Amino acid sequence: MNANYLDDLNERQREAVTTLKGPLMIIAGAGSGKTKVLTTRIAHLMRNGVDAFNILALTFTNKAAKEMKERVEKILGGNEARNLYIGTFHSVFARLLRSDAPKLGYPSDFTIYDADDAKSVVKTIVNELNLDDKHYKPNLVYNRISAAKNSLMSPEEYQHDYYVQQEDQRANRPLVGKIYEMYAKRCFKNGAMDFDDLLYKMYVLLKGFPEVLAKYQHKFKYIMIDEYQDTNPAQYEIVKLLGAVHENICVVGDDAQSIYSFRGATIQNILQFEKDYDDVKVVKLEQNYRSTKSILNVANEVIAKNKGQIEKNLWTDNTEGDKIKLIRTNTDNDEGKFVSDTIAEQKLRNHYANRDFAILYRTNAQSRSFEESLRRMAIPYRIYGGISFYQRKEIKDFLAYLRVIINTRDEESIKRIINYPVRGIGKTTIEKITIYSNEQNITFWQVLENAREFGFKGGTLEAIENFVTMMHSFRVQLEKQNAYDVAVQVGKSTNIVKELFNDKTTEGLARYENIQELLNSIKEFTETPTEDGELLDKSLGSYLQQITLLTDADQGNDQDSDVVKLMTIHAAKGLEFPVVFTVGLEESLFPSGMSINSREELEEERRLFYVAVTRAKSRLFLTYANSRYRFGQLQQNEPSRFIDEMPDQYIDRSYAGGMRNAGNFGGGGVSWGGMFDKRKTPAQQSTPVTRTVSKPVSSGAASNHTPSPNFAADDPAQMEAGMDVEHQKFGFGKIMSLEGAPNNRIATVVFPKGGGEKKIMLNYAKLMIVRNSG
DNA sequence: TTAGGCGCTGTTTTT
DNA sequence: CAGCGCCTAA
Repeated sequence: MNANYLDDLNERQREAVTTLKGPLMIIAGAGSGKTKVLTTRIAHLMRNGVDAFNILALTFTNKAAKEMKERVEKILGGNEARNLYIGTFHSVFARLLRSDAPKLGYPSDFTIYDADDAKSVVKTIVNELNLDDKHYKPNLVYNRISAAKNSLMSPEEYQHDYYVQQEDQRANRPLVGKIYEMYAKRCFKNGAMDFDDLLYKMYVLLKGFPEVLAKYQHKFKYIMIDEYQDTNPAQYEIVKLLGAVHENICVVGDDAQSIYSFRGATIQNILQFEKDYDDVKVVKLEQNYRSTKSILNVANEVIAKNKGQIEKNLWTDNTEGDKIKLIRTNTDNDEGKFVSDTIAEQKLRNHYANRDFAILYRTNAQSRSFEESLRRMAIPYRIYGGISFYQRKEIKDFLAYLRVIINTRDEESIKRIINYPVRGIGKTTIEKITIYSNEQNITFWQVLENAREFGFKGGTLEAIENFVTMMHSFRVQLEKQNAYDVAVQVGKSTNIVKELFNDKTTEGLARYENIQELLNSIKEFTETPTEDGELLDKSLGSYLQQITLLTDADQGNDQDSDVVKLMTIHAAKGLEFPVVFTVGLEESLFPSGMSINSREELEEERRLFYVAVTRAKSRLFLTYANSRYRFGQLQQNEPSRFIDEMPDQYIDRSYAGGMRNAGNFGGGGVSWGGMFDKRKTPAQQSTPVTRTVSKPVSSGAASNHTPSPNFAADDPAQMEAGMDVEHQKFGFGKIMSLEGAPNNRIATVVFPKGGGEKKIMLNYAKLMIVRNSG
């Protein structure tokens, strides 16, 4: 290893790195070498005889965890870093809970519900309580539940908390507490934890089982926490418990970059740290190595508008650099075009690569205009965030099978797959099963296993029994085969893979490829040895828990791909780029219209703006549009108030019409390198663009067939391919093929006069076989 | 029982 | 401009 690793540090950094014992708070300004300090400190701990097994480092993103691990390895050389416990709060606790969850009555292979799963459970319960889900919106209710858990509030406490109850009363949603209680019970019954449970139950475990607490207190003698300003009360309490014995707690953060209060994070955790422990050492990293003076000065001046910050003075030795460019465009599409044009221009003029650019926006929905313009310019890009791979419907469906194989208690997942692909177990049947399950207080799956005793008959019983048998066979296979083989078998037995393969539409093709990709990822998981601490758990259960915690940003090998990156500002935290475009700087968009009602909210938006600005190393472009499409309608927007908060001397406003509200972009005669010559006039612009929508090819030519006088439907079982048939409406036709289960056959019939080929469900649409009498 | 069409509604950020 | 829920045809 590099023996001189301390030499690369400045004085403050070295002080932070070499303070090994006791509570330590590192206030790390943007670009001040925070990750370097953290990783070097871990290495230094190990150089001073601390066993890797005794170090716990918690981060907020998998990406940060991965980077930290890699950098420690690099400093140390060899594979000493292998035994470190580095990960996100959620993934580390999920791993710990895997061994101790049974103490709380959960299976160790508990399912992890993502936000969609959780909302779906909430919705089910709202419906069960006969409440109106237009009023008790699952989203809102789930957010309340989530907030409760993040403050370690149980359903009982929630229902007895005066203040909380007042809030719910005022919102006219007095039953949220009841829903929370039922939600918690349902998740428990399902053997499932949501994201918040991973923290909440961890706390419950440590509180309720002193021997477990002692075990981890002993194990994690040194604890480090990244992005401490974004921790919530649950995380705070857990850390406090874990660190109570040794008090070797090192937190790193920057109150100016606290942007997750909507997720329950409280900035108080970092502001109060000094009061929480005796003899806290505070080290401030104030030298910025990332940005030009211009960029840093703008950032500093804007953030100074916030109150109650930890005092610090971020400075840099870097050059002054270009002024920040402020650009006003007429529409959101012009904004997209400007950014793409400028990227092309900057690549030529200053020899940047695609990967040197980032486009940062407040909301995911803003990505569209940039995608379009980048595509038109043939500039490769990648969008981070949005729907992650694992949230796609086909993936969730497939994973639901695997989840049920691992954890049959998981009712949510069973419901997802019990009739996918269609096997004749419909809404009515599912409702019955739910009722039996609730009445008898047994799991959904147990009702399925005993379907006959519960009085299911005929086709339904058969369908249920087939389903149960199939799932049983998967479970048996899992004992002998690895996760990949079982997954492949699931794809085959359920016909899912074949079905998608036969779907030749673009979306069908994409879905098929996604499933293949999923199978590959399972294969990779089973075959690659992990270096994740003590986790050498290659089981399917372990795999499922891991992937639920994966984000879109964690996917793929993007490090080396040369693409422009598009993401929300939230997603950009911790990253840096030579050239940054922060776009959509308009009132009600940024700051968000949802966050301008209180000083606290607005200050968080301002911190977000601070984060956006400080991502830039050498060039920063800020853009806003006079009008943009929102809710499918053209909307006029005022420039963001943050624009006025920036010091003039570092801003080049010549592309923003000089001053605020100075005419519109089109009339001002301002152009950027002559690239906006084809801009539309305002009059043209206001005309809505109506796209010519080609009418769907109508297969239904006027089908006014009069049925034969002796028309009588024939038994579907008698139908065969090649037969001539008559339909009451479509007239005469020929059966081309038949598919589907025997009790639910679907015929493809060609009706020459009735509009061509049609799929007919024989149970519902009647066909008569035409008997050739001569 | 299911798919697909139509109209209503809601829109921030994410582990 | 979605994505969802409800209704209808098959």
